[in-house]
Amino acid sequence: MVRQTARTLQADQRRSELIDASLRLFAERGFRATTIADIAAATGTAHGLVYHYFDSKDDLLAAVLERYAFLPRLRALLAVSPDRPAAEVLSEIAVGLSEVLGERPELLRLVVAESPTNPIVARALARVTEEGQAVLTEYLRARIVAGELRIHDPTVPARALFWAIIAKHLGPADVDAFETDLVAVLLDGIRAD
Amino acid sequence: MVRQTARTLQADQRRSELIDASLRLFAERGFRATTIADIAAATGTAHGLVYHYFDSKDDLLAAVLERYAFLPRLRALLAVSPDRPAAEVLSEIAVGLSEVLGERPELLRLVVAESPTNPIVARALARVTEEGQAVLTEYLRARIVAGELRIHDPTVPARALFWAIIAKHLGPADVDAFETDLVAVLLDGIRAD
DNA sequence: TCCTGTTGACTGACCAGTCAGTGAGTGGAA
DNA sequence: TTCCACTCACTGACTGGTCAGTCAACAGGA
Repeated sequence: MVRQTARTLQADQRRSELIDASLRLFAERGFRATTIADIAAATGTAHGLVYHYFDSKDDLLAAVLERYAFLPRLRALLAVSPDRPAAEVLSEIAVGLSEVLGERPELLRLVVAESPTNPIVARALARVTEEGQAVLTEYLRARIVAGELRIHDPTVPARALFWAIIAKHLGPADVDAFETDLVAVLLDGIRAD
Repeated sequence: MVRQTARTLQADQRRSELIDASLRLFAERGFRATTIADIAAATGTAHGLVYHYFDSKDDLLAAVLERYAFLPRLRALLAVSPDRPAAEVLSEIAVGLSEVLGERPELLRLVVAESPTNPIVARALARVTEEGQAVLTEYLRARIVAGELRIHDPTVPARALFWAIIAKHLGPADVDAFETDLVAVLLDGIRAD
């Protein structure tokens, strides 16, 4: 641990300010439409300073993604025992995923918008969706073996769960109790009797 | 109808070529990262010509959206009688929606990528998802009244159906029979017995 | 001859990234 | 504690390059 002085403290804070402002502006206007001058103005600094902290605009984007990565929180969320009942676990995962995404909807919007054209962002998004759906699929498979769930292709409800919740947070915030209703529909369907 | 001559025919075709090349490049590289010179090069013309057919780059984007609008096809797809059984209708809608989106995945990717930062695109996307989900929700409500479906919030399966299928076409093409499996899950759930 | 599709040089604005310079904070020497 | 050499966060003018949009001129069909 390097010794902290007033100067290093302020430097750390400045770095954070730049990352925060970048996330906000990138999500609002898009990566390419945001200029380094915009970011500097938003933090009340000269635009040359950005290059004191980051090598390039791309490097700044990478720092934003690293700082607010969804993946670690997603992993914690999905570390569930395959012995616990699906009714309980699916609700937990749906509500938890929704909370994680809801905390930083700007980041989700940025990632979805940039991923078709930016390989770095695309890989970050792919890691989240692929790992998330894979772990959830494995869990569902275990519950089929345990006899709680009928025999079916578990990738289907896994994809539906993930994307329905992602879609919820892409739009304007609304819809209460969506996650538990969604889990109920996936478990028991909508057909009468 | 204006009389067609060799010249007007060629002009119509040129306009189409420009729109097609724009869709491809916008989806590949993003709207802002695509230059008018790129589009001209892709059609083998001088970049000044683009401004003979379109007022601006934004106007060109609007023309792309108008040409390949999903909405009319979506409306045809959702014009179903509320008396027909859900098992049949949901499959039809799921498969049909997937076909419509699958015919032009570039457009879907373009629209999703640009909608957070471009109001014109955002409105186009919102019209599709909102109208689609609203009509589907209405239909499901009718089937609840008819006693085929149990009492539930029909916006939930409507959202899940729409976004699971949209998500399928955002990624690389794979997954067979996903639509019918998805409808089966939504109708009967995944719980055993 | 008129009209119109087409060309490509040109303009002005914008922008990522550079760099020489400034001044406040730091820490070691006396 | 005082002094001062040094570090480094910070500034803003500048550069090289890019790009949307303009326009005068051309060519060939109607």
